[in-house]
Amino acid sequence: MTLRLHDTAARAVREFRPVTPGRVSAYLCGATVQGTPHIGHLRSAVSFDILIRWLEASGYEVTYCRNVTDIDDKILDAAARGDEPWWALAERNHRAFASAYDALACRPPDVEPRATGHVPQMITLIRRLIDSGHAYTGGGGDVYFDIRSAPAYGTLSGQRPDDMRPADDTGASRAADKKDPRDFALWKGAKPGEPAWDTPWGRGRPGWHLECSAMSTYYLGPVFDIHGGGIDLVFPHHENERAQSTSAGDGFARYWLHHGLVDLSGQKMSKSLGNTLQVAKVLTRVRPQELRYYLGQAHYRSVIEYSEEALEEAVAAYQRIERFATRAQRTLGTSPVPTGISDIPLSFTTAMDDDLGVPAALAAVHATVHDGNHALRSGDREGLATSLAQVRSMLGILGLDPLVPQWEHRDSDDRLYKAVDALVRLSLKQRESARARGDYASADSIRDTLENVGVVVEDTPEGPRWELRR
RNA sequence: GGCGGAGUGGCCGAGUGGCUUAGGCAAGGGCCUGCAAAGCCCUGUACACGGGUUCGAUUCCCGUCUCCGCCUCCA
Repeated sequence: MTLRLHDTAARAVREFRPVTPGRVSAYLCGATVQGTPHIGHLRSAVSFDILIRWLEASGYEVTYCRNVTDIDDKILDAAARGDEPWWALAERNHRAFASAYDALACRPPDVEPRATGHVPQMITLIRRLIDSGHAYTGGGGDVYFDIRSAPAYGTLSGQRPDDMRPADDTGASRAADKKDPRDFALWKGAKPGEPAWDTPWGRGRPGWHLECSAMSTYYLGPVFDIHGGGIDLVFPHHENERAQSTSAGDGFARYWLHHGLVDLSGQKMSKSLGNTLQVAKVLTRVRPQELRYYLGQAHYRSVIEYSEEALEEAVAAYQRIERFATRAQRTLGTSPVPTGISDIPLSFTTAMDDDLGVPAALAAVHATVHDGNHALRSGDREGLATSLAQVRSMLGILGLDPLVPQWEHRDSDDRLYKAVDALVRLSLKQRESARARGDYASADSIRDTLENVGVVVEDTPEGPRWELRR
């Protein structure tokens, strides 16, 4: 059984065969750090994180590169509006992205290159394109890519250049020196007051598409395995990247993976539409692992129409799994070490190998939780240990193992928690006495009092337990 | 105008030419519990609409409607 992935260029699911057996090189278009992250950005990171984790679990050695676009028009605009240096704004937002990625346990990329740190590589690439007749200099220090020099232009996105809607010439002065209105800028000549780097063609700054070509091939080589991003990047961004790199003679990406977007009120979430839901805001209501479950549960290529109700359902579903894991661990007195891919249910691996079928994989998780609950009920410790190990292994691949330190209750070892724990235990002791003498009115009153302050009491064969209501 | 994707039971969300009524959430009944909670058992028979192909279509084909993405910065 082998991994199959949907390749946008082929418009089909293809068997995955890396360039180098046993190794995978993957590039994901990361954020343009013009603002703070919304949950759509995190879907991108989570989708790709699941891919990376699955590749690693399958035995591949993965080199994962995710870029940061830290210079572009929007960043300059935002910085100007806020009267802040562009680089300070970019840095601040980059940190917000990094902490959001970390919060959702996304495996850090092996390298996270920034556009501003790779100007020499970009200059080299532009040089190759000019020398080979694929690029030309315009006025004002701009360098353009000549799309008519690339016969395959449009084949990634399925666009025929001649069918494209005529460009509205909003940036008339710049477009004027293009050979073809569909040509795009590799390099943008600096306007007064803008940051600029020296090049043989004058001072200027990188074009967006060029960055990714230069950085991906610099770190992953002229041919690499997987290039990913949101479906909205297929055209023009990825089409342009591909045109640049292949025209320069690089083989470039062999599989193009694109994930679906997160919609809010019927439209894709985006800063320009003003309908974003900030990660920071969502994380005040649900825990990061719950948000991760929500964003990861649907197939990566489907659209997620955000709703409070759907988010709540994801929370409930995740907590069901989580309750099993914590209960099982408690009963066993130890937590079995996740066993890895070797004894994961076949239905899970089959699902994941089929273009990352997380929904079906989660069905396998739930089935195992179900088995585990039966084992718990019947006192089958061996079966319980097996189920728990399997659940943890599967969820580990999805980045959702509830027993991993990443998700541990932050206050579980602080003094306040210990004090509350002691007080609640005292109350529960009184409640047990009341129950023992048949005074259920008093017992229930104690439970109600605790519940009113958010402490949920649950009687188990091992005695009463409490936890904070979420 | 061109390209691509989607419309599944109360909700989310998979999938398939004829037994998967995937899975989860919610709901109802039951078991368990002093009562709860958790867990377990059971129940609900859906595939936008209209044609067609077929012994048989939610799954294939054609048409219609609706929605989303891209053709401009965007995960």
